[in-house]
Amino acid sequence: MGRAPCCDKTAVKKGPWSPEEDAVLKSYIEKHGTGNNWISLPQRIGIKRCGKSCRLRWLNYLRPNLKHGGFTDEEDYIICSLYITIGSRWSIIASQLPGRTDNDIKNYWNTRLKKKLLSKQGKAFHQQLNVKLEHGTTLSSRQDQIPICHDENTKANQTLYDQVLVDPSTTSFTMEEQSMIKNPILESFSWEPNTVLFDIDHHDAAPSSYHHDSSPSLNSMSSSSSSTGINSSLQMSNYSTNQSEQQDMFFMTGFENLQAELFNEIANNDETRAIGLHGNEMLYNNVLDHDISSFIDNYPLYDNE
DNA sequence: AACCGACTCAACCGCCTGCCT
DNA sequence: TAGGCAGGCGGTTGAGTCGGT
Repeated sequence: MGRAPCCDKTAVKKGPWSPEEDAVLKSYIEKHGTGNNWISLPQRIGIKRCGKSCRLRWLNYLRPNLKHGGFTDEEDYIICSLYITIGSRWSIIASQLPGRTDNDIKNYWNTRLKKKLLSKQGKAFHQQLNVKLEHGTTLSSRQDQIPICHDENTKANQTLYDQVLVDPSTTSFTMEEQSMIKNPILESFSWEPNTVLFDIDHHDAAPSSYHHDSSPSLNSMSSSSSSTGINSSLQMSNYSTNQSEQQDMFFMTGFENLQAELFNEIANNDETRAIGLHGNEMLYNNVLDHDISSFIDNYPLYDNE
């Protein structure tokens, strides 16, 4: 049995808002505020809408100083960079883009930005698959190999950034495949190796991507913020002051997020299936998961203490 | 001009979290 | 401390629009 609905679904209007409804809601909130109770607000103002629907309409469309469409290159960069760092935390990403809503950013990412990036990566990946076919190998032929470089001497001299490109003899991805995933990230987002991204206030010592139950939040960009709410060379704070570790986290989380998306796309692509993956997307995704989880297990960057 | 598939984005759904009693 | 409730959030849907044939 599910939870009780927040309102009587049969008694409320659904679908697009009329200009009259917009006017009533906007006028009331501008004069009286929400009264800290969205659920009762529709009754107070006399419209047949669910309170949640009112809240969404206000936040995503009616409230002042909202921008719609026309994302700038700088906003693209911020969205992509934040997505790589923290994933689909749209409300946090939106908090760094004044005038943008989480819904807008989510739509923009899902319909445009992601495609732009994935098409870039996909092209490179297809090229590589063709090369592999010419040489008589396929990706799936290496499915049982254990990833991760185990050479302790090598490991000691590498940052995680380098380790993301691990020894092909011990990983299920070739160096070229790994580069093709990582490099477009750098090209697409104008990443400069010495640039440190984002002011993230972590409640614990570890990046959230390694411990999914933690809940980092972005600072409000107070002292170091530019007018857009984000600085081009922001400092990562609290859990680490070591720049190579910061880069490590950036690449590991970005690598994880985008690898997962890329390979899902590729695994579901008929053309790719036809030339090498034999429709075995589950197998391929399992290899990917194994790569990443083994990698994280073998190279913990931060102590939980 | 009509059809159709792709794309966009506003809106909804349902789960999770935190506050209040 | 537990339960109920509202707010907040991310994922998903579907109507409207656009562009190609």
